[in-house]
Amino acid sequence: MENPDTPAKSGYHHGNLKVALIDAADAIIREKGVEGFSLREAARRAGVSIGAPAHHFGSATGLLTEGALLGYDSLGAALNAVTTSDDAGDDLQRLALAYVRFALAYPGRFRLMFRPDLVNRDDPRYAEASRQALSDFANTCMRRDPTADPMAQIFIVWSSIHGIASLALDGKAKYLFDGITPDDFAADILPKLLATAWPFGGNDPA
Amino acid sequence: MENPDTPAKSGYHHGNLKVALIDAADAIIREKGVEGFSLREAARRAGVSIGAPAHHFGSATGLLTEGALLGYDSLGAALNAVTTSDDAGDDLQRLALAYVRFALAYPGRFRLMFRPDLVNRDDPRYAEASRQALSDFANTCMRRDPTADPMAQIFIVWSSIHGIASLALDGKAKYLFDGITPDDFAADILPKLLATAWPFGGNDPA
DNA sequence: ATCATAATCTGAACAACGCTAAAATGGCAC
DNA sequence: GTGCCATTTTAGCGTTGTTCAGATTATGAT
Repeated sequence: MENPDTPAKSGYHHGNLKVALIDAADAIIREKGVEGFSLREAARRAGVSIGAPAHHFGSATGLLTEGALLGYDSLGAALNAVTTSDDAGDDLQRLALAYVRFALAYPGRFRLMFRPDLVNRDDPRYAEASRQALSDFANTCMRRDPTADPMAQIFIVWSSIHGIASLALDGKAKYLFDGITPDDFAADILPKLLATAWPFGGNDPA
Repeated sequence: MENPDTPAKSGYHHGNLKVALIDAADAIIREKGVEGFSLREAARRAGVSIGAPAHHFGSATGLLTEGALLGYDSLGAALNAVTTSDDAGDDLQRLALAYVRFALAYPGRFRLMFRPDLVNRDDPRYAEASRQALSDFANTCMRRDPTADPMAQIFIVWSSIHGIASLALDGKAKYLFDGITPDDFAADILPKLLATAWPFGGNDPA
C-alpha cells in the first residue's frame, strides 16, 4: 500500500513529502479511524515538522481530500475486480457484495469518502473519482433494465447498497441479527441477504 | 423546541443545567452542524463555566448522546405522524418519504444519530430509542410481506431508505439529477422516485 | 434553627489541535 | 559561484476536551 518511489529523506528536504504524508494519513486512518487522524501526527510519522504539510496541502482538508480520492480509487478497483457474466442481476449482486465488503474492510477510508466536512468537494477530481468508481456499477444497472430512467435507477440501487454498507459499518446489523460480528456478516449473512431479500439481484426487474 | 420548565438560573446554581445544556447542544448542531459543536460553547450558551458540563455528562460524548436520543425521539415522532392505510406498500412509501425528509430537515441531528464516535452506544437507552423510532417502520414491513424473514426484510428496506437519506444529505443527488437543491429533491424528485423506481412501494412484493 | 453532608459550579491548569507568518535551509538554473 | 525559489522549520495564537482542587449552595437530619 505504500508508495515505492521514495528517494529517502536526506537532510532538510524530504524529497517526496507529499506522497509520504498521504501514506501517513492513510495509515493513521486505517489504524485509528477518521477521528483519530491529526495533521500533526501525519507530519510526525513522515518525520517532518508540524508546519510542513501546510505547504503541500494548505490545510488538513487538503490532505484528507487526497485520502478520499485514494479511497475512491481503491473502491473502483474493488468493483472492477468482480467477475462479470451475461446476467446483469447476478453481476449487480456481486458488485453490491464487493461494495459492502470494501466498506467493512476499509472502514476509515469509506467513512472519509462520505464526510463532506473533511474533504474538499469542490476539487474537480472528487466528482471525477466518484463517477469513475461507480461506473461499472452504473453500467450494470442500465444493462439490467435498459428501459428504466437511468439516473433514478442508479440512485435507488446505489442508495440501497450504500445504506447496507453504512448500517453494517455502524454495527446496526448487530441489533437485528443479534450478536453477529462484521466478519460473519460479510461472509455469511450478507450474501444470503443479497440473494434472497435484495430486490435488485434478479434478472427481470418487472 | 426548548424545555419550558426552566426555573431561571439564580446565582451560583443553575437549577436546570442539564436540560439547558442539551437544548444548547441541539441549537448549536442545528445552526452549525455536528462539526460546529463544542462543549465549551454549549456551556457558554447556558451561561455557565466550562467545567460545569462534566458534572452532568462526564464528557462531550455524554452530552452528544443525549442529543442523539433526542434525535431518535423526533424521528420516531415524524414517522408516527404519517397517515396509515390498509395498503402497506403505500404506507411504507410514506414512511420512507418522512424518513428522508426528516434527515433533510434536521441534518445535524440525523448525522449525529449515526456517528458512533460521538455517541455512547453502550447506553442502554440508545438501543431502545433506536428500536422505538423504527417500530412503525418494522411493523409496516412485516404487514407488507408477512412471509418474508422479518429481520432480513427490515434490514434491507431500512438500508434502502437510510441510503437514500444519506446520499441525499451528502448532496450526491446533485450529481445525478444535476443542480437540484435539497428542497426540490424532497418536494419533487423524491416522491416520484419512491413511487416509480423504489421497489418496496408496491403492495405485492412477489 | 443548626449543622454536616452532598450536590453543584467555578476557575485554572494541561496537553493537544489547526492554522499562520517569519525565518532558515538547500537544490537548481544560470 | 551566485541568486532565486521551493521547501521546511520554528514560534506563536487561539481553540478544544478533560481534570481537579476549591468555592458555593441545597438538602436533610437532628
